[in-house]
Amino acid sequence: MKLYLAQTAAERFLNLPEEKQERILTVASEAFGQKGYAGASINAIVNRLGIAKGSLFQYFGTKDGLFRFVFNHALHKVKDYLRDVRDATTSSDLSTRLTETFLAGARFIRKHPLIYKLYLQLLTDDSIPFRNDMLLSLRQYSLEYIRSLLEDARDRGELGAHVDMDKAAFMLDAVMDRFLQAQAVPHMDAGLGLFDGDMNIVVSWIEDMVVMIQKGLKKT
Amino acid sequence: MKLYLAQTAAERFLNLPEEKQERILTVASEAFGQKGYAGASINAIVNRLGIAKGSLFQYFGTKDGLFRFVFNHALHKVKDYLRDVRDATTSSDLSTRLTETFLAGARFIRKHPLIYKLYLQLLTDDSIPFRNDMLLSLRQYSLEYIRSLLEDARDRGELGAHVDMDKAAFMLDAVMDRFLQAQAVPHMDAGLGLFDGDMNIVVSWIEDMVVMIQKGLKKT
Amino acid sequence: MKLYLAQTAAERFLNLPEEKQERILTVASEAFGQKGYAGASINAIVNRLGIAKGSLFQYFGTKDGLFRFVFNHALHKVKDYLRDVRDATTSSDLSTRLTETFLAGARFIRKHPLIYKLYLQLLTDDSIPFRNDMLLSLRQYSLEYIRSLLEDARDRGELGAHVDMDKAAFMLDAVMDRFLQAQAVPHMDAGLGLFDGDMNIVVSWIEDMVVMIQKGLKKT
Amino acid sequence: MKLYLAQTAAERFLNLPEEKQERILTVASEAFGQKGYAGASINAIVNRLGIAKGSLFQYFGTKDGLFRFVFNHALHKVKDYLRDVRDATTSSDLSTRLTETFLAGARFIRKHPLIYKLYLQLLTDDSIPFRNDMLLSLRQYSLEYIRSLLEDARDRGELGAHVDMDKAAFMLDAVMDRFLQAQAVPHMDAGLGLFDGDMNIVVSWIEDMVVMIQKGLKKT
DNA sequence: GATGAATGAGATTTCATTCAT
DNA sequence: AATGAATGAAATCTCATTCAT
Repeated sequence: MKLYLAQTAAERFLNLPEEKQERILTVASEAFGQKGYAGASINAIVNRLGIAKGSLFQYFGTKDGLFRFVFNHALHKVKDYLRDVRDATTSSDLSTRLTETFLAGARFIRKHPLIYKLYLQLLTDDSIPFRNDMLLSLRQYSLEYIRSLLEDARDRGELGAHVDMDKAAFMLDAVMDRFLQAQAVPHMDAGLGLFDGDMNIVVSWIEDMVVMIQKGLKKT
Repeated sequence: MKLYLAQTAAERFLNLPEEKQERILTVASEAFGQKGYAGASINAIVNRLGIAKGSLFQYFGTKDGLFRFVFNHALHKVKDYLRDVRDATTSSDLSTRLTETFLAGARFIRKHPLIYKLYLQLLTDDSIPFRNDMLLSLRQYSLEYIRSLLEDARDRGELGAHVDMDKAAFMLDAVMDRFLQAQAVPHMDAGLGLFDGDMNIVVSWIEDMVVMIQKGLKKT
Repeated sequence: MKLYLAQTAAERFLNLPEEKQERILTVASEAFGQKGYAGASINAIVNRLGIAKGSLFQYFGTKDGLFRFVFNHALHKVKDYLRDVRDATTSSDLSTRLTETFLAGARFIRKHPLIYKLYLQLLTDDSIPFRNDMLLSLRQYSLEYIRSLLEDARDRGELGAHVDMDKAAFMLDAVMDRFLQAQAVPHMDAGLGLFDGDMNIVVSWIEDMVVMIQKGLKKT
Repeated sequence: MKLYLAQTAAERFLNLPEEKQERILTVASEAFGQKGYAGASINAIVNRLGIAKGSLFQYFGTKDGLFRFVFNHALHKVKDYLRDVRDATTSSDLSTRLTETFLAGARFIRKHPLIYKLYLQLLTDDSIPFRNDMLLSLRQYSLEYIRSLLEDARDRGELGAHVDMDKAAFMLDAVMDRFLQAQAVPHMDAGLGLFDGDMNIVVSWIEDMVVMIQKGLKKT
């Protein structure tokens, strides 16, 4: 397990019983996810946790430190989750793998809605420390993940050699991310209720995109 | 010009010379766009403006009032802009109209990056007063705008009667919004530089979507 | 009257009624003089003053700003005082002028003990912001003051041309400063009570130094 | 070696390997010397030492206890040093002995600058616990040291019986202390650089003082 | 005897808001 | 209508100290 902070500070946190660690990260990511970086209050967090203010600062040093730890922790969770999905579907075709990935993402967001909110915070708040670094690394990870699925498909002959991998990956990433966004943010469906039940619509849409990419997305 | 606020308060603002009004709204939307609702500071805003703190409170009553005014003002700007685009392209085909709309959006964001940031704030920050109302009305407006383009196309015979208008509008709205997002937020292209020059890729993608909708998006 | 601070901040303070200004500076210099820079508490200061915490920060911006203002204000007071002494004694001989200066200093310290304590703080506390600048400028002022008395004396023929002005000024400054120190810090006389009544001893000692300088302090 | 503390607590410290004791005292006196009593942080001290916070409290009980131990330890060091100087110069004349004493003091300060800073802290900070006691005892020791040199000189016939011993000791103490102060505090020479190289000037000044005392300092 | 997690009071500083002028 | 001084609650963060392990 990597350390996301100056060792002296994060070490202390990692020495706590796992249960307590989990509780702290949950409450903190709730706070950040709901109120944003600036709006979240350390006071409120410790009150909710029932621990002393000083303790939190011993664990993470600063508010920045807490946010970064929370965010990185969430990121690891997502990565682990995605890795599992990829490994469990190696034998399926591209369409299925992408669909499974999307459904897994949707399930993850439904289970951990605040982690996605955390990511949205990152999009909007310039003042989040190291925002640009975090954002870039996150998008690159996502992109590379999808790209790896595409390359597998190409190697297997599912996708023609003419397809521009970068663009294809970007398009899929963009669109799938947007559908995920609609899971986490209320009213994004403008009250139509498109995402409440099953995901049939989105799934068929993804399948169509794969066809389009195969047929039409040539290198420039 | 409509009033977005309890009259007594906003009246004072609307009596100011337009130039001053503009300056105040610009600085305020910069602040909210960059730092978020909670992170923006009235103190900083009035310092930057060089006006008295008390004046701002006389114009807008509270921080909430200021934010809502700024946001509604921005929304009106966008709507005006879009209406112009629609009116200027009534004779074109659907593909062209959508493309023009997207390009107009991209131009608008490039010219007023902070207004889009303001919208992103709305996505993430639960604590923004009347957030849900504002978000819903915004998405509905966007959806209806696209729907009106689609319906025009159907009435003209460009689109078959079998096409599910709601879904089609939603899909187009979602995807186009995502591409716009990439204009406003750095690193969303993961460093690939897809959006730096012309919009050829995005434009051809939109055209492909229209074809897909026409061919395949049946009602369920 | 000069401004000692970023204008925006100090201006607010200078707009206050003089009476209130005086009270604030008095209480603050008491606090700093008694407890040192780090030991003094803004909380305690505002409680003693009966004003709001925020007000003090509006006047001075930071604790640093307050300290520097207080110190500079005190310095100005001392300079004004010394200038008066110099001007009032232009026709006297060197010995008398130095003696008068010392006595004036002693009176000043007795009247404003905390200002001298403030200067002592400067000697000891590395962490005082701009300490070095303040200390250097203070010692240079003191030195130049004494030097100007010496040069007047030389011009009048009281002191030979052979006397090293720099050294003479430094010696007199050092010794007189030390005697002043003994006024402000208890127990510096180790309980002998040398300074309680009149200053005869010190005065005769200063006269002897002038003789020594005239007779023996040659340039090297 | 005497105990400066309630036995129970200090015993633990004195049982440590001398090397560790030394390291702790050094780091602590650095902290107090540089930042003052209030400004020094136990947290910072233990971090620098790499020991547990609890340990320091077991050794010294409180911050006060630590400061007093550090100060008394330093005082002992100085006394030992001075005693050596006195014993090594019994056969010299008064002027030489005083000069040697001053030079030893200057060497000591150069070697242990923070110990002198510690003494300066005592001058200024009313809130240091037992400050008055410590200050009085220190000045008395210094005074008695010089007095003993003077009395030796009188007994040897170097100094007339008419000389007021108390005053003479006080004057010498005051002036020499001031020159020492200039060693420890930067800018006390107002940038003239009088103390950088050898101490010729100060030494000759001390010799002159002895002459003055012998000739002129009568009892009153 | 050493450790370092836990504590909560208190530090400095910022904030939105009020209101007399 | 405009000002900006006054406010005090709440923000982040540091501190000396305690105590179970």
